[in-house]
Amino acid sequence: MVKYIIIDTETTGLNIINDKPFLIQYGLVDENLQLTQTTLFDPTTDIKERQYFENLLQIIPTIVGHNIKFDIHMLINAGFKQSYFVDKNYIDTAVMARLVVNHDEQADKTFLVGLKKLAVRYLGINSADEEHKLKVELSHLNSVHKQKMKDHFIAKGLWNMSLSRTEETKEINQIYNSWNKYYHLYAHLAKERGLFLKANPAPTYADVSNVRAYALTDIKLTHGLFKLWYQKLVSIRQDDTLKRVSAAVWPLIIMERKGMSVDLKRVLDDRNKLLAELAVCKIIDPRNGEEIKIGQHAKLKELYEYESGMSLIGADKHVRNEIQHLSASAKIADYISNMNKYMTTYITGILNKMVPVGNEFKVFTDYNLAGTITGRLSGDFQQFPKEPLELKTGDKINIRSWFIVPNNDKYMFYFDYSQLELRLQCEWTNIVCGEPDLNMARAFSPYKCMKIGDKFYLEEDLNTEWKPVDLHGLTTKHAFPGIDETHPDWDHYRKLGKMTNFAVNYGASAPKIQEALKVDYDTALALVNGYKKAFPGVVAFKKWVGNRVWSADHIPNLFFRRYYSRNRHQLQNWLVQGSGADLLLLKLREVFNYIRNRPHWNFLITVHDEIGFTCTDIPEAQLRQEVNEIKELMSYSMSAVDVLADVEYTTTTWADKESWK
DNA sequence: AGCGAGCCGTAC
DNA sequence: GACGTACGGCTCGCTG
Repeated sequence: MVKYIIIDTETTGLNIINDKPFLIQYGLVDENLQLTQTTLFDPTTDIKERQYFENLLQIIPTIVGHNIKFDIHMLINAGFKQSYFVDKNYIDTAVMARLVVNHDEQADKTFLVGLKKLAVRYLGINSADEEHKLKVELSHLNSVHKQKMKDHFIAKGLWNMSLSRTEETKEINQIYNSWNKYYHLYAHLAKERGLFLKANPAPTYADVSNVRAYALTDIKLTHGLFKLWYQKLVSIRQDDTLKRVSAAVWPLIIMERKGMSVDLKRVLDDRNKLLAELAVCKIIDPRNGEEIKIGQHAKLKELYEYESGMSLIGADKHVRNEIQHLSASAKIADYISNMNKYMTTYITGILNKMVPVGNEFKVFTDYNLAGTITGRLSGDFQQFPKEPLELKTGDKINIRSWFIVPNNDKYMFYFDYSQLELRLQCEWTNIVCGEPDLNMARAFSPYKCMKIGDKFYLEEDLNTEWKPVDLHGLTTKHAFPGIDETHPDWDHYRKLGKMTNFAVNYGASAPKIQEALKVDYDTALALVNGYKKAFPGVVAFKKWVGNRVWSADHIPNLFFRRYYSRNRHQLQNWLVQGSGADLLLLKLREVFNYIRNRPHWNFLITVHDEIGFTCTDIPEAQLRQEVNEIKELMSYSMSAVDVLADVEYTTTTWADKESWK
């Protein structure tokens, strides 16, 4: 009897919306986890096979795959109905790896969750040769295509025939491989390049002759991992976590397919501003007049050392900041570095990803369900700068302003958990000590307070009214006795306390505090001790983790995802961060179940502690009610403090979001 | 030319 | 062991 279907696809590329599968492979697996059948077919031509597969999709409840979300996108792009996938069970073998493999082994940099890598490591199967052959052939097809493009320009009389061989190679590479970065240099080729690509699409794996010969290998590898790990996963009781991840698969797929709408004009305007400024800002070595590029760190370090007369540890922004007054190059490099980052990572990056959809331009990401040890989602939308970049011309480049409300929507909403990890840390102190850390708890709620009228008073001192504890101020006061809010430099001291709180929560000790805060060792030590006095519960938690790693082979997080590790230092963070990750996964499904019958709401984005939505223009009373209901759904009660979402919204751009009242 | 390590800068 | 988790771009050196 067929219990599972393993699915894999070969596609024209990696874009989850634009690309399509030219081969679909599947394997059928029975209740004993035996692979009973493997099949591959072309969904556009093998109609009988396609119908058979479509029938299987409807009757088999569990889909297995390696990075299964991607293959579901491809099935949708091939025309299979979305309704087949909404309530399926998903077993992703990459996620299984994260749940089953010892976590100290995973922390090793050589551990990767790619199918081929896992197959080598855990199945002893090396299919590198097969993959290599495919890559070589595609690479060859691309070279031919590139040459053909150059020939096209030559035929049209647009190519500069006096270039040296080196210059020629550089130019055609820029035009062919990095067009979005360099197109401003080749305006005369833009039209013909577009026409050429339309008539001669770039080759894809669909054009590689021997794909079919190797296509079933991945099904066998995926089955191998599934069979190897499934019983173990159940026996170590990670199956509930697998189900939690599985339930988030469909919500993430529809979020990914919504994409983010881009204001292309604004992106291009900002690109022009940056180009103009970059053209007049150069780092020139005064000794020889040669230009050094911002990425040439070794050369820059040497130049900074020459100019400052100091021995430096690197060439990053901290180093530059130290020597700005001594090195003119460091000062200009600071400015260029910012602009370069925006230009390469964000502008070129977004142009590379952008696809026209109707009369909009959109970018799509895919969230990686197996990208982290802790269980966090990862993805490339997690790092858009919050603060605008100010140019010397007075212009401001604000990346979040490029992302606008989609055409048919009216709002973008952002439900953001407030101080998520601190609240989870507080819950851990309660689990470990039997009661929460008093100061932490009272930062978020009137814990152990008595309500008199509509005010709260501390149980141990009914004359003192409760107000939320200032966590950063508390560390500061313990570190610097005698200094409080009345001190003229309070803001400065509190900043040190705040930085210490974050660093110590991540596991920092005095030497790193000293380095990061640029204070002397005694001050760093005082700050760390200030933290310890302020939050004795957290100190107890760290100690508990240290004991537990030797008294048991694993520690479960607040949602019972287990970490098999003896690394106290990393675990203290994994237990907090991973609990946040699991809460988010859980809530993604709960909120999906709420909006699935309210199609005016759509998922837009998620970044570790927030979920973004779009909403169409619905009556205000209904909107207010539903926002409250989503907020309520997202909240999570714990013993002493709750996790709550703040709500922000915009009707224009991401950069302009404001509090929802 | 392709690839990987190392550096840098951004997010939570 | 000693500041956690990520991603993307660039340069440089190695390889064939």
